[in-house]
Amino acid sequence: MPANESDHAPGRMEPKDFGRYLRSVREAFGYTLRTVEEKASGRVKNAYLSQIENGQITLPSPAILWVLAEVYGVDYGELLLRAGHRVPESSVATRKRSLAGLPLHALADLDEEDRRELLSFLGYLQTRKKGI
Amino acid sequence: MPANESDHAPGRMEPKDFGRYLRSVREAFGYTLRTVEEKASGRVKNAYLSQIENGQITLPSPAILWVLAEVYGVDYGELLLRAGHRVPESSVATRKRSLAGLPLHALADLDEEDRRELLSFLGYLQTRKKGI
DNA sequence: CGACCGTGCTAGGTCAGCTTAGCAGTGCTA
DNA sequence: TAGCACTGCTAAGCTGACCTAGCACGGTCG
Repeated sequence: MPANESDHAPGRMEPKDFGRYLRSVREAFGYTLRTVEEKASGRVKNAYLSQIENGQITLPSPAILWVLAEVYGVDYGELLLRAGHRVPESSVATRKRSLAGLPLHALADLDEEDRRELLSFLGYLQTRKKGI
Repeated sequence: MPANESDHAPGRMEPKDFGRYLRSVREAFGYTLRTVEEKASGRVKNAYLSQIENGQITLPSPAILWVLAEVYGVDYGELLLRAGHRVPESSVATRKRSLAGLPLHALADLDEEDRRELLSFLGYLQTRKKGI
């Protein structure tokens, strides 16, 4: 059951900020819009991702965020939160101890340059997140 | 990040079953459709709740489920799961230890008759849930 | 230059969640 | 019986997520 105010999307971003965030992630990986579409096996269209990144979509569905979390290797609950969805309380508590949902496992699959970019983006993340 | 198959909405019901489930909860509390609408301060319309309960809505949004969780005093993540939404992994793990998301705290606010109805519904829940 | 690509992006349409308005049935009271 | 109140429900429309198709721009290579 909804318990207290801390359940209320504490890490929520405005659609524009969430779009910028997503764009940063994508560029950190050096992916193009169509690359993402391809890696997602078409479950996310490049045109739609463009709209999200430009803040034209106020609240993308959990289904879409799930796919993006998979492609980028970031925490799904983290994405839900940042996009503005309500997230189960227990999940929030757990995520607080999880390095802000950074794409840890994905680090292993990157070459050196990508890794550097990713780490610099890590800094961006850390300054951005406030209440998470 | 999406980890494994166990993340994939393990407790998902078909829309019809989810509707039956929601109707059972509502009737256990002795609420009418309009009662729920009122208790939700209009955030859920009685007509729409009717559609959900009759399985005409394939996937109600997290926002709506949040309100229903609040009104019925059931676990929000549990509702997400049963409705068919993806739920963050950590949340799933936690909920497994939570008595299937029963409205525990709400029990205190009920009179004796309501409590009996609720408990009989508890039995219904236990037989229904399979993999949660 | 000119023909290709690959990039991000937008216009337009489809679809489903959600709302508004209102109907049919039931029961109660005068 | 008439009339009112309350129940669940449905028809029709709105809105926004999401898709398809295709445009505009910036390389690159002949």
